[in-house]
Amino acid sequence: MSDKILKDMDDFTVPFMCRSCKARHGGICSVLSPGQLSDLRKHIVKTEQKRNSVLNVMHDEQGTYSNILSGVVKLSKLMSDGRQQIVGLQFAPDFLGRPFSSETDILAEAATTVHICSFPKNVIEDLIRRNPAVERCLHEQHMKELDEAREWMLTLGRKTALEKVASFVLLIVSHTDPKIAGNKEKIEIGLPLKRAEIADYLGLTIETVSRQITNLRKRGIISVNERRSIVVNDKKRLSAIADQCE
Amino acid sequence: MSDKILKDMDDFTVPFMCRSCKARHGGICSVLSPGQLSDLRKHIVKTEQKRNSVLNVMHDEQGTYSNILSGVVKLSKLMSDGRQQIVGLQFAPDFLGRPFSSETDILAEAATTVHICSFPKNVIEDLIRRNPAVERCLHEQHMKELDEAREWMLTLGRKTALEKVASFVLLIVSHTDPKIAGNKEKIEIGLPLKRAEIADYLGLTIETVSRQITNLRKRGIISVNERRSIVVNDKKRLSAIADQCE
DNA sequence: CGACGCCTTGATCAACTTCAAATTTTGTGG
DNA sequence: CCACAAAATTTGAAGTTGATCAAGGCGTCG
Repeated sequence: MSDKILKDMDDFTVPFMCRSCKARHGGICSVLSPGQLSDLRKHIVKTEQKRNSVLNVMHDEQGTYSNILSGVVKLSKLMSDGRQQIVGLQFAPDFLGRPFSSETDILAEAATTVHICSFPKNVIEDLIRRNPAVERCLHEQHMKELDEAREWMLTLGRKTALEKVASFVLLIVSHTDPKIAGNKEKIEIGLPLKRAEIADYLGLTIETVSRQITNLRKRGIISVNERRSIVVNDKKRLSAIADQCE
Repeated sequence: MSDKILKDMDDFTVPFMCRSCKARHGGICSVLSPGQLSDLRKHIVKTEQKRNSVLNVMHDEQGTYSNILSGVVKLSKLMSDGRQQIVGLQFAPDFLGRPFSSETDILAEAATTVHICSFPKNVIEDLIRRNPAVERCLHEQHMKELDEAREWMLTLGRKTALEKVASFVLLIVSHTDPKIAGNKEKIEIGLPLKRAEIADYLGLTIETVSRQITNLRKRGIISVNERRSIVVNDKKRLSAIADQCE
């Protein structure tokens, strides 16, 4: 896969700004020809979204679709009395939006600073009509999201508070760049969510999340540097707690 | 939509067995030309699956994909210690299987007697290659499943036992044929799952499910005929309990 | 410095689970 | 069709987990 980057680097028909872009790996841009990429390039707007900004994506009628270039986006659902559930986290190079489909009642917010690359809806929709591989790519992303949602249903429905927190830490580990994390037993990670958000992801309260993090710390399985940065000391034991699975 | 059935009924190029088939509405067969349908027809095998039979779908390498024609299929995930979570229910005309994608660790079982119409994998995959509308159709089904999974994450993570049971009953109501159910306040429904399965769908125990059903009954919101057949007396109140949503 | 946001910790409480047993339903063979 | 065994459901009592309520610590920013 870094093949493509290497190839792009020497290919002057690939727009400069796309050559080392994460969306060119696994994102929809990975299935485009250099020509299609050049066409698309004319319409893109790159922006930085601050933490907590709502990514209109899921709402406005004529707006844009986007690729996530960096940062973490949280998807959440709300009940009328204020109860909230985070139903998914998205990372680069995920695509935001649903071409041809009506939007759902899900709120998409930047959980961290997020960089996105946005395109007018009709441009993407035309592209999909002309290149079925784009639809295949989006379809695959959605199947992955479906698998993740169902995995999380198991976590929400059947795991204990400790197992939930362990599962969350492992989820973040799995999205930490392996070039940084390696296959080491000891891995330092930054938590993209604050305690209240972790609670909303795990179906717990802030207090319970805090207690279970303390619990993992006292067992020596993790260490807490700053509150948003932890070190996994023993990934095996963490996995054993999280995945009584399969 | 019953337009299509009416049209099919007079169209002698549409295979007889397909003319009033549920898969011809919203299922993948709805996007096929009569010619494609005739081609496909040569390869199909219709079978009846008994309750609890595992629909190989999610496992075997060279097997088949299928349309659900009737009945309810449950998708579940298992932990090594036996804890279980049902992560989805599927109804006609849902498609079972994931063309081109590796299968997941999800178990698909007949929750009731299920009738399916199966095709060799390569036949479907060829069809998809020739007709992009089929992929679009599957993609839409998967997005619907994703929405349902996320809706259920809210139920699992944030609702009380009573709200969960109310949500489940409403889910079944929503899949009850409106020709039978109508828009009446009073609706009789058959529960496709036994208590233990409802519990595994809601992340509860059998006992809690039973108690909350009793609770709803004592409030007069539902009546229980036989254990697997209940009458919703007051859909509005039931919805009020279930959906503090949105 | 003081206020605020965020996190942690402790004490109490409620919801749901677990354990136990009674009751009803279903399936099977005579 | 009945008798009986097995399975499913309901109900009750006690126990646990995680929620709620309350207070305090830590770090940041004006």
